[in-house]
Amino acid sequence: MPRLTDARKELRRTQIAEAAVRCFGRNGLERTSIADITAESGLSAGSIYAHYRNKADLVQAAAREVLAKRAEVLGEYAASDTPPGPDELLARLVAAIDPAEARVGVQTWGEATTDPAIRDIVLDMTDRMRAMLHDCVTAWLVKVEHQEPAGAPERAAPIAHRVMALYQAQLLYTALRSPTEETAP
Amino acid sequence: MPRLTDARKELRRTQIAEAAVRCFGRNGLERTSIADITAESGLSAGSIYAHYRNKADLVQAAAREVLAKRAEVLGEYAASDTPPGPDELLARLVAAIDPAEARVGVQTWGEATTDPAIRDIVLDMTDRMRAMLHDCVTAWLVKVEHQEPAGAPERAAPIAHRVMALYQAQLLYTALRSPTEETAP
DNA sequence: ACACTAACAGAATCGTGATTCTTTTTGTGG
DNA sequence: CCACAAAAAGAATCACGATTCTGTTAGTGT
Repeated sequence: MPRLTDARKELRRTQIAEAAVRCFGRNGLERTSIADITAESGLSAGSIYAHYRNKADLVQAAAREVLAKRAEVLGEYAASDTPPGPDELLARLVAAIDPAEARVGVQTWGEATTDPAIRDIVLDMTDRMRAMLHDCVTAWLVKVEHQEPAGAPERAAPIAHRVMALYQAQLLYTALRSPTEETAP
Repeated sequence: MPRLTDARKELRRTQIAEAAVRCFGRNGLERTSIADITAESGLSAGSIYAHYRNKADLVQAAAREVLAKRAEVLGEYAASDTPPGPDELLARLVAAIDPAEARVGVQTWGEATTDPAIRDIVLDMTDRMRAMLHDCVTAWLVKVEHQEPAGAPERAAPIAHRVMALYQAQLLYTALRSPTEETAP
């Protein structure tokens, strides 16, 4: 068939990436074989290699997908005109954690310690997330103190930092504590 | 040679485990081959297999080693008769973080999401650590308030929880931010 | 509707790396 | 000091899994 239309091509890519995320969540980044992903996605090896250069490329796509989805949730609160306070903010973020994605997220951290490409992705996403948290907290400070917002950003920084830390710790907790579905040997 | 004396046998085991930790910190759990560890330890493959059943066994030993060392630092403060406050406690813990071990620690988290044996080790260690933090904070509360210590443990729990979270977040930060020495290809 | 070319399936390849096997060496108990 | 069995070295094996190759099929642009 001729070159797929862009939309359809993107569809295939996410179909593969999502299957990969499910596999990774079940068996981990390295223990997931291309064969596992073909089984999970319903596509063949040849097809996967038509859309991703190699496995590393696919892992990167999966990492972006998972991290982006987490950032997305946060983005909504940041844009909100009724900014929640730090406790409420954290509670909502924690409530939005999906166990399977938490596992892949933590696996991504581990991979990031040695793979430069993954590290860049993780650092970029965490920086972006921290910035959004900072915006949220700043907006909340301004609203709560309903006075001149001088220095609000400065006071928001340490609070955002704590919320981020508590969120990451909770992500780890969920990744380790949530039941992991058994995989047929 | 006949069965080695226990002390000497233990020496060999730690010699191997420490070499493994260095390799893991450099290349990650899965990308480290037995050949890498033989090169780093100066021992041969056959020798390694005389001391560890297989690679998984060695990874577990490495995980225990790294996590235990972190718990050890904390144990000293817990036993101290001049318990530091939460901020000081956290600062000292963070100062004691070694980048290479932080990397292996985070890799261990990732592995724990899918490997039950590693998960047990990590959960056991974090629970132990949390308990020690709790003891520290309780002791500090009692000392600071120098009054009847009723309910100090209850009030200590959330504080210990936060210190733990901030510590873990800092560990992640260090693992991702610290320069990773290049490995000759 | 057609033709064409890229997507797809699935088998074949090829390297890597864990584990095992054989031989040599060397601590240890007597 | 001796003898011996276990430990160490290093080569050989063996399986698994990423990638590539060979047809086959089916979207897309005209």
